[in-house]
Amino acid sequence: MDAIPDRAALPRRGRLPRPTHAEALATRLAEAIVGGERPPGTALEELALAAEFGVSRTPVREALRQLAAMGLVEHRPRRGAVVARPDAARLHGMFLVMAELEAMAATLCAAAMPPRQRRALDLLHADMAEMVRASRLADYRAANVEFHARLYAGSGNAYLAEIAGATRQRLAPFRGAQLEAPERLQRSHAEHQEILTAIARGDGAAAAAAARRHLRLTEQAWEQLAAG
Amino acid sequence: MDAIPDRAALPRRGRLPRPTHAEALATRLAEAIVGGERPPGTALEELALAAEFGVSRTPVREALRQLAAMGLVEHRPRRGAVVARPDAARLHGMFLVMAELEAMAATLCAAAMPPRQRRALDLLHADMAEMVRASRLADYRAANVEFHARLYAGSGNAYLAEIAGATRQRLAPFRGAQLEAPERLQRSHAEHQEILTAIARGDGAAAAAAARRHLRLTEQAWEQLAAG
DNA sequence: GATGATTTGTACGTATGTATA
DNA sequence: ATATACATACGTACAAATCAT
Repeated sequence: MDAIPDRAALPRRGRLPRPTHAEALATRLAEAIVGGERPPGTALEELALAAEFGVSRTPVREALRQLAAMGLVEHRPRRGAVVARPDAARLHGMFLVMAELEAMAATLCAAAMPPRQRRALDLLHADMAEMVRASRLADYRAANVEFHARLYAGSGNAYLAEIAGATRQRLAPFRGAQLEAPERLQRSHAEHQEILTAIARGDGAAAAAAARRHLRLTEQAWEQLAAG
Repeated sequence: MDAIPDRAALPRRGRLPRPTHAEALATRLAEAIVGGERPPGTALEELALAAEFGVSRTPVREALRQLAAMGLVEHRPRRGAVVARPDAARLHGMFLVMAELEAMAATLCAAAMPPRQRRALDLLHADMAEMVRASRLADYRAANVEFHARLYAGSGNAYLAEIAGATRQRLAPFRGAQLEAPERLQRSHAEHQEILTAIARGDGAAAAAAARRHLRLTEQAWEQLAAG
């Protein structure tokens, strides 16, 4: 019962409702899956998870169902849950959809991104240049998530931001090592630059094209890494 | 050909897993929400649902969590679940995303829809003409779901089909009466025709444009109905 | 293919948090 | 504001299905 740190002990400012065990678990498991700690195909056994997190099976089951609905986990009735492992065709389809969603976000950003958000994005991009120079891979990876999240948010379309983020999350277990490919860090940053430049010009079509190119190259980098 | 025996009576051959109570409930509740039987804002109380469906609260809770992850339901910790009620801005965003997803599917269909599937879609479209003529609204509504599902499937991108279908489902409670607007049935069918014609020509850009137009007009019809 | 062990599915009791008078 | 009623969250017990032998 105390394996999950009790947030009630912290000064609860505002009206943030304390998450339930099920929600905390869903979050932690999602992070573990996205972070590659529980790779695709890993079995998620209720009793083992319950013991690991110091809770009963009930919240574990609810967390697993939530993750299954999110697509991070596959749940076969009476046969348990495993970390989702989409086949190559499905992965490719996910990359294509991701590219379209980012293209849409980039288009909307070019048309009407709030100046404040645009400046914040530019600033983040500048910080990332420094990370590239210093080869701070872990930092870049984290900043990259932020970069794309802000791009989605800049579209002004909350639903787009939500499903683009969800799709990105579902791809994360497979994109994990992609930035380790040689020169990939620099190229990723240059691709971001192209997107931002097009947005700054207000050129929606160019921004969309740059976003699609970025995703295509990301997928290629991953494929080459997976193949080699 | 023999009559197809009732699936429930068949010995469980192959692996058609019998759905659990939680899954059956999630499906039935989703249908009730999508069908407008439980309109947005309706409270979903565990005990009441358990009594209504003759099960305990456990599967009800799991179904609600699944629906919450799917976005059909909003779940506030310790405060229960209600049928999701997105505000106007979010709804508009959902329509825009839906339009892009359909445009993407239409583009892919124009490029490489399997002939067999294309013929089936054309046939369905012809059937729908008959429904329009006879003003068979309920039939058209059902066929319309099928029409769009086949369009997504024709893209050859299973992930696209999945999230497009999910988005359509989430919009359904708000699109419910839209086909009742005067002349809407004929126009809807004509818009479908434009999409199919472009696909038949292999003109992806035109198919995408037609799909976007269709969604835009759908949203407008709904807005006018909601306003009036 | 049968049998025991393991694991999932369901029911229910109780504690705790939320809403309301 | 305090108390009361009520709904949710979680643990536990049992039933049923799957799997390993």
